[in-house]
Amino acid sequence: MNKPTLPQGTRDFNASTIYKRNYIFNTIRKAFQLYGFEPLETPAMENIDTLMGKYGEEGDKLIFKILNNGLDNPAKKTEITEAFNKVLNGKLTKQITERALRYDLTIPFARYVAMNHGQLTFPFKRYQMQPVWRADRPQKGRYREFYQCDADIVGSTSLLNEVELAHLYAHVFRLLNLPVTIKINNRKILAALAELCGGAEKLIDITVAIDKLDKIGIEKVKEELQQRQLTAAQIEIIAKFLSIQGSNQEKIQALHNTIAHIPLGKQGIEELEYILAHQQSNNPLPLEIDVTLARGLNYYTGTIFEVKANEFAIGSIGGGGRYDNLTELFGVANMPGVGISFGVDRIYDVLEGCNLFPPQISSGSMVLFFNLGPTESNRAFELLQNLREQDISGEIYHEPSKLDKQFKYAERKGIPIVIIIGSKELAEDTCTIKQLKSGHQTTIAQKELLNYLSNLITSL
RNA sequence: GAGAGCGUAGCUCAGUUGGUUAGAGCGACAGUUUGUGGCACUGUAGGUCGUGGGUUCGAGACCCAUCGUUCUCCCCA
Repeated sequence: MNKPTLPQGTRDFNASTIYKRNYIFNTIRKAFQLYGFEPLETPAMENIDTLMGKYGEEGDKLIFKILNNGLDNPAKKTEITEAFNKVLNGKLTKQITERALRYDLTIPFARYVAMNHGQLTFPFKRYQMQPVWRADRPQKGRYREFYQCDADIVGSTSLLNEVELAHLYAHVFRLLNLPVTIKINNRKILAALAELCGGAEKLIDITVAIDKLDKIGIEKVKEELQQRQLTAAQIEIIAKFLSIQGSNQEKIQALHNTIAHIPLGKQGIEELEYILAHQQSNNPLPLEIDVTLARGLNYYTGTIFEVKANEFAIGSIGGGGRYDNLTELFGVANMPGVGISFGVDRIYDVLEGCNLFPPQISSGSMVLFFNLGPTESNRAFELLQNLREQDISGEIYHEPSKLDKQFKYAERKGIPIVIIIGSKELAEDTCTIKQLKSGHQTTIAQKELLNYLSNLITSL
């Protein structure tokens, strides 16, 4: 028998990891609800047609496809062999696979809205916290199964939605005590740049190249643009665009000078200005205009966001933006939307790497009753049940052993309080309470136990 | 899809130019200690050296293949 292993890029989570993950989930969920979003859950798998073609060519390759059942049916052997040969040539067919694991939460949401738009109240604000799967090669901060936490607003073009989402981002990271930068840009600005360089069809070439600016530098970007068939004059325009620097105000000014004469560009700039203007002066958001921010997902049409941790090197820990035509892919038009996403697994890595988890987030047992014999443990069990009725979590050691072992069990499980009932306590109707951390120990009447513990626990 | 590193005890790792019986720390278990943990000391258990082949008198070490894993690029959360 071989040792069992996990599929590549997946992980088991032990208790202490889950306590920490729940701290993140709870923080985000609370904020989502505070901002008026309501929960939604969708299935792990979708029909493959729902997902394919929504994430670009690369995205399609990274979707986990589910093999159909019954492929070994002898009656269909010819048909299926034929279909399989198509798969070998890179063509998916329904005979082989008709379902796939969800790749993100936005497309399933769009599918849901398209299916239910008659029943929903618009603007519809939903949040969703579920795992997604991508067949990427795993590496640092990249997993094949990971959680996204999304908040989206559909049925409104109001920029107030963008403002709300920017505040929601800032709110959550403030609660988590995590210093971040929310990078912001607008697809319309990039579209205007493309127009300036001779045509909308250049948009993808341009965004792919300039997105790499901070990694490979301006000269390499120019080289790449050249390879992508842009003329020297066009590259010069882009280089000037990329040289935009300074404060957000200075960047806005520079954008005005560069692309404001193009209607789309003017609109994009105004949208950025609107979002920047709607901050409270006493509590500004960590917003930073980044003209090179493009984002790979093809469906964005306006504002785009990306969140980076300030003090930890990992990919983005959040992203999002405006998409004006998503449900159109599912036959429902005029359903503009905007949304953001939190990457819980990366946020976990950052909090762990920067030591930012609060010390007291375990939710294991509060008390351990020692087992010092059959009669003693009967009484202990009675008292334990009383505590449990009153919402105090606890357990009793499973067999009478040396105190040494029982102490070590409590210590290893991080149980802060042990309660000892031996023959002496049994005879006197008392119990001995010891706090592991301080070593402080006291003996009280058994009927005082609940009261004593309630006070003690709130003071911990 | 392209490239690089690493697989030795439950965990972290050492293992010399290829040479007898494969090592340490931590952890586990037992004892010193049958009503007071963390410390200390003593002892015990635990390894087909990822797998398969090859070179060699001899392989944990060298070569090839394969699997797993980590990281980088691409792209992303």
